[in-house]
Amino acid sequence: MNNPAEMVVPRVQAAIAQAFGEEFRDTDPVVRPSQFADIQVNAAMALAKKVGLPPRDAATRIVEALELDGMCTGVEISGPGFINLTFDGTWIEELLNAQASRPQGGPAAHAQRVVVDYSSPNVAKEMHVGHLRTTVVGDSLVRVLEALGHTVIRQNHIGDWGTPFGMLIEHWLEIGEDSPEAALLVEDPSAFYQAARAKFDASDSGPDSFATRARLRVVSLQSAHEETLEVWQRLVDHSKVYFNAIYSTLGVSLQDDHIAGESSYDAHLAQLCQELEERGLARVSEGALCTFPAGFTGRDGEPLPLIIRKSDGGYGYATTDLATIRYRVQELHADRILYVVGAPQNVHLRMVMETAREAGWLPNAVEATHVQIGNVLGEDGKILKSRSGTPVKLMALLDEAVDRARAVVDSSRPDLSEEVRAVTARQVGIGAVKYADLSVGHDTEYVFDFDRMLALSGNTGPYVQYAAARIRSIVRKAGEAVAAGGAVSAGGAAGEPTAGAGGAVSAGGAVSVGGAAGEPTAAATIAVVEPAERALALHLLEYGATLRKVGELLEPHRLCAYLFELSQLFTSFYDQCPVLKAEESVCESRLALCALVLHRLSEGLDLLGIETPESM
RNA sequence: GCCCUCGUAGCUCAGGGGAUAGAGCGUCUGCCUCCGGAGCAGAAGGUCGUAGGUUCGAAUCCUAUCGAGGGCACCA
Repeated sequence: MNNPAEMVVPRVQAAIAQAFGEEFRDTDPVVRPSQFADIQVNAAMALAKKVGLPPRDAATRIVEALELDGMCTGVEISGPGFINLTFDGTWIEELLNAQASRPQGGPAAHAQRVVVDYSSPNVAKEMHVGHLRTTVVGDSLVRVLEALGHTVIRQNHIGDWGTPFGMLIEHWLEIGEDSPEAALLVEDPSAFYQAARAKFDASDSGPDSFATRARLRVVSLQSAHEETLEVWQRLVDHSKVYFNAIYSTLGVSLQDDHIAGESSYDAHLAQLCQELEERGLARVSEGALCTFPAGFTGRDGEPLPLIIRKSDGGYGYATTDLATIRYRVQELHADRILYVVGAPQNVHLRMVMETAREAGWLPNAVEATHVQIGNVLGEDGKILKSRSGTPVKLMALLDEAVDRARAVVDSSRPDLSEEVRAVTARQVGIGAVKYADLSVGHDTEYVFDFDRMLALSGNTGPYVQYAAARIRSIVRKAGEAVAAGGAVSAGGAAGEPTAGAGGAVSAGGAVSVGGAAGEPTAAATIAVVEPAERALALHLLEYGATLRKVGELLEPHRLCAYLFELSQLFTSFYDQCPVLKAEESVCESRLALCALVLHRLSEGLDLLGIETPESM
């Protein structure tokens, strides 16, 4: 813990206790960021009434009792009773250098087992931009939680079961598994689905008709007919090729063994329903078996049913979702379960969770949260659906992002090789798309907009990547100076963190920068002198607290905001403070500061699932 | 009808009890003999949907109201 604000808190609490009595020790000291100082303490106003003093006098009493030995140089009371604190520069330097010498950032008090359900595409359906968001947000949350020291279990709840599979399987068999039409399953899954659908809709209901065969196939599938299961499995496996192509392009950490699709719960559904019914939690209503979880009412103020077994005996997603909770608690031993799922499913999921609570499958000690992903809307302001909405193919979107980035790279960096430009364009293009989804609140709705997603300036991925690339350039040059026999003792690209390493950052972080020859050199001490250096230092010290907040509130956009600000502060510093051209000791200090910023940018981007280009 | 989100600068969005509400885009003005201009410095632009209430203090909490989107019985 080297966050200045957090370190001040107990001091203020102690001062309050000393000034007004022990009974006030637990009072919130209301330590906040300030535009007038480094930090402000607002406790005096709230305490004034309780202790019978004017706010300013209360503030004076707190200040008199305040022991800040070495932490602050300035303590002043202003306005109605704000206590403004200015941190001591030497103290900031010490904290920063302590962080620099072990830049891993300080994770996790109590580690949890966190199950994160995200992405969840459907077999034989195009992933749409809504899936892009849950995939990208979920993957970032997973990375952040891991970096905080939690054990994360990824669950990709793919839609691989249900009545459509009768028609899909029949279609697949009819066209031949190796046919061009079957290849659509990978290249254009929705086209495959629609072809099967069209065939189904056009079919008569004769005994040998497609529709009839499809229906029989459903029965065969659900009764676990061996041959049908084999075909079904091949179809699902084929579809995974499409998912994996998207994940791979996107740089998402989901793998095949994270898949726990709807089908994997099928065998437990009957027993689950039976149990709920026997325990009086479910009853038949209008032919369907339903639970009526507390707190939900429908159109006429009547209890809202959660259908767990349809009147035809089939099971819907409510039943499957109940099964996931039970499995995740009982088998996966989750302390916390996150459903990174579209916002429209909020009521459904809350009903499922409430039912699970009533059934005792979800103990109070286990937190279940729906991380609501805001709708992506079409230009008409209506929800963008894969069925009726604009058919935006995800892969085409990603390709376009890379193409646009490529055009910029080509024009601005003709000096780079073809290969490097291709890699950079991919990193920048994909990074732009992901950052666009991550930088706004995950529950915010927005209208789908190419330009917004692919923007390269402003609060965007490329801006942050650019800041990092510039630092790498400096570090490279410093390394060259060493190689050329120069006096610069810090620098060199050897110790740089590599993006995409996933999770915790490797120990060989950027700060212990080695010389160009690779021999480890002691990192220089960072001196915090100029205002731009000070601003950068203070922001760097906020990193750990920011990360913890992201993990707690499940809001990756806070990490984006942090990195954007860090990039801004860096470019400002870069503009005002020469690094390589500075006098030797200053140069070493600033190089070390640069290295620390690079480490944070790179690590932060990695936690967003975004790569850091070598140059751009 | 009930429930969930959400109304903040021209646009896209942050901020979720503390002083003069912040960014980015766009607009306007400067800055490449200087480590990378995908950049930097600055300007203009907002009675935080409306009305009450709680509070020393409200964009933030509560109530009402207007407006937008979503959900509400067998598709997931």
